[in-house]
Amino acid sequence: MKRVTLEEVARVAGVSRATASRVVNGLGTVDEALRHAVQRAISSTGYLPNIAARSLVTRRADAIGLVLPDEHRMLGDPHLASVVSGVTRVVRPLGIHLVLMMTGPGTREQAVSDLRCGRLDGVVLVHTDPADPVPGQLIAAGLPVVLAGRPWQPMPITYVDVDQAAGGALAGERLLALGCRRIATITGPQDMPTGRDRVRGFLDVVPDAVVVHGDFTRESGIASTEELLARCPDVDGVFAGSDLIATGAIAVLHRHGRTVPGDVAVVGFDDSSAALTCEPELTTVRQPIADMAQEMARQLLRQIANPATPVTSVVFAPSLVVRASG
Amino acid sequence: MKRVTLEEVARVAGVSRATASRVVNGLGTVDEALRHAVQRAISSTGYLPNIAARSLVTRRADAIGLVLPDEHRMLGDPHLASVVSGVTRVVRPLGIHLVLMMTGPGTREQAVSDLRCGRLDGVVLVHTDPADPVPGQLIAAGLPVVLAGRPWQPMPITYVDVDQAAGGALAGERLLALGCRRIATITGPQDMPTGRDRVRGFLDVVPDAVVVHGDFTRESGIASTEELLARCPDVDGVFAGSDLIATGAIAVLHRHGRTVPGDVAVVGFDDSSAALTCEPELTTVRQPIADMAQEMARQLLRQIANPATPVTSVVFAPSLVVRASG
DNA sequence: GAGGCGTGAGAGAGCGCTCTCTGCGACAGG
DNA sequence: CCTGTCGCAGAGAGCGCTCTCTCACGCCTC
Repeated sequence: MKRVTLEEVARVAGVSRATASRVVNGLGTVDEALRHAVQRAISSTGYLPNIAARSLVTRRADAIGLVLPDEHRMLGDPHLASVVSGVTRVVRPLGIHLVLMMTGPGTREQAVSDLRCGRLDGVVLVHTDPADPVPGQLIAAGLPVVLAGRPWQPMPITYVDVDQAAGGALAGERLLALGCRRIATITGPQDMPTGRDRVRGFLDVVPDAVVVHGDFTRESGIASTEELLARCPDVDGVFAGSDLIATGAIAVLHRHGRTVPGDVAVVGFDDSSAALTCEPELTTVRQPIADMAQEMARQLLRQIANPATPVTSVVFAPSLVVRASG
Repeated sequence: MKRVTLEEVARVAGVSRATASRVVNGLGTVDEALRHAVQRAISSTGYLPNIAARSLVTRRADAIGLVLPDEHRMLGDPHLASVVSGVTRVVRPLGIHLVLMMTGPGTREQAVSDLRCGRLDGVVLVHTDPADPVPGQLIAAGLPVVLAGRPWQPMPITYVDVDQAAGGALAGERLLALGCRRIATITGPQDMPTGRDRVRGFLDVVPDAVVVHGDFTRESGIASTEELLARCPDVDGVFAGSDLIATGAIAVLHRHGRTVPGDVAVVGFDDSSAALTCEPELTTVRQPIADMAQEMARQLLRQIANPATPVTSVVFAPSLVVRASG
């Protein structure tokens, strides 16, 4: 198992290392006969270019990072897999590696180091909160970065998101179309843009809705629905800020003898796997996650290729998936 | 944004590059005063070692791959996240990168190239099937590799798995303990060791159980349960080969007017997120995925550190999580 | 005081690759 | 016939780092 170097390929082919390199990278002009000689030498020796050596001179790592928070509610997030798969689809054919970085508190800065020491060419950042210093550092250092989701505060950074407010509106319109008269919403956390925007869009359409604040979890859906039924027993339509909330809500509604969608229509958000395992299956707002992920990858590659690329934001339209629950 | 090299650190500290390198890597003996001078120089210049240059000479990439099949049923697999997070936990504190490789058909060999050209130090392989040439190639080349799950055919390769048969037995014992008289199982695919072993362990405990073959999906759970109810309407206990099967089974049981666990007790396998969003919540067999993932990482690191490490297999014990469904 | 030895720093040789620069031969234009 | 140009291959200078090898210096022993 000896290592084959370009030097050796050149020797076998009877050319110089420079010419062998030209053939490997397909640039420059090389005589057809020599090109073939080199190609034969490559396959006969089983040559593979040493990435470290190449990277040392090209100053490209041919690797990008995907930075995720290692939070429990993130684990098993069905979106995660779609993001990974979407980014992979763009990046892999180019021979670029995707480095997964699940960061606990404190280890997040690692991404910045990896970028600065040339180990990574750029990063996709998921779910940054206002306290996260990483985006700021990256911007300051002029390093390629794309955010998944609109930043919490306005900042000059490229991001890709879905129009959360439009999604909320979609849900509201659905409940109205179903003829619901007493409509409520259980929201996501109001300190997150995602949580806020969904309600905002929803309230634009159903201004007199009852609002109960929660977070995106199933537990929160359970607690908030108990509260909702106490405050407003005649509710006949619920917009849940997430599918998980919706599953919790439906469990509580059943426990209280309400049928879904008979007595109460329920619309979720995310079109996660929970939407399908739920009884009844969830009507929900879908985000085109895979498309968004591909767009993130493309935006990042653009920045890497040309660091002077202006900051952009791409916003995708959500869609309503009608199933049994509402 | 100029790059700081070790050369520059050495110049600022007034020492040679060699000494600066010793301080950075913490090896060799360096005078205390010089050590401090170098450390000051490092922080004042903001020095970060160039990984490519280091990797070129150390012949270590400080990166490992996690190879997953890019199949739809794999997307959103709740285990995936636990595997990633477990591996990350071991590997990250050592500064080792985790490269996610979702491979479509044909692109799987990429992992072998990445390993051979020094881009990756080792790989964790998930869900290889008998037709997969990669494990064989890796073994032949003597490259560090760990399999997640027992290989389909016996081969000299290190793997980490859970005792699937013991898990099946756990489920069988539970149904017996509940007093079920007419017990059935809906299996996973019988061409996968995972699918086979679970039934085998189950049948050791409940030899007269009715067996319906399916795969691990919810759809399969739905179809198989319809079949089961037709063949055996008095069934009062079901062991589902996966949680997804179980959710499908429960949906069908409800549709047919059976209560769970009143009329029919249901036990799943995996303790996935579906087990919690299900109504009623699923009694299920848990695999200690995060622990297993950590073990995989450790095994892999051992092989990387010492390629002569003998092939090992580590088998974890499953446990029963009792909830509402059975 | 000479020789042996241990400690710690510097010199410098690569690691394998890319890429510029040089050089050489062929051909066109003056 | 000489010069300019162009096409294409080779020489070689790094990229930034690690690590061996050499060497200087101070201490101990005889």
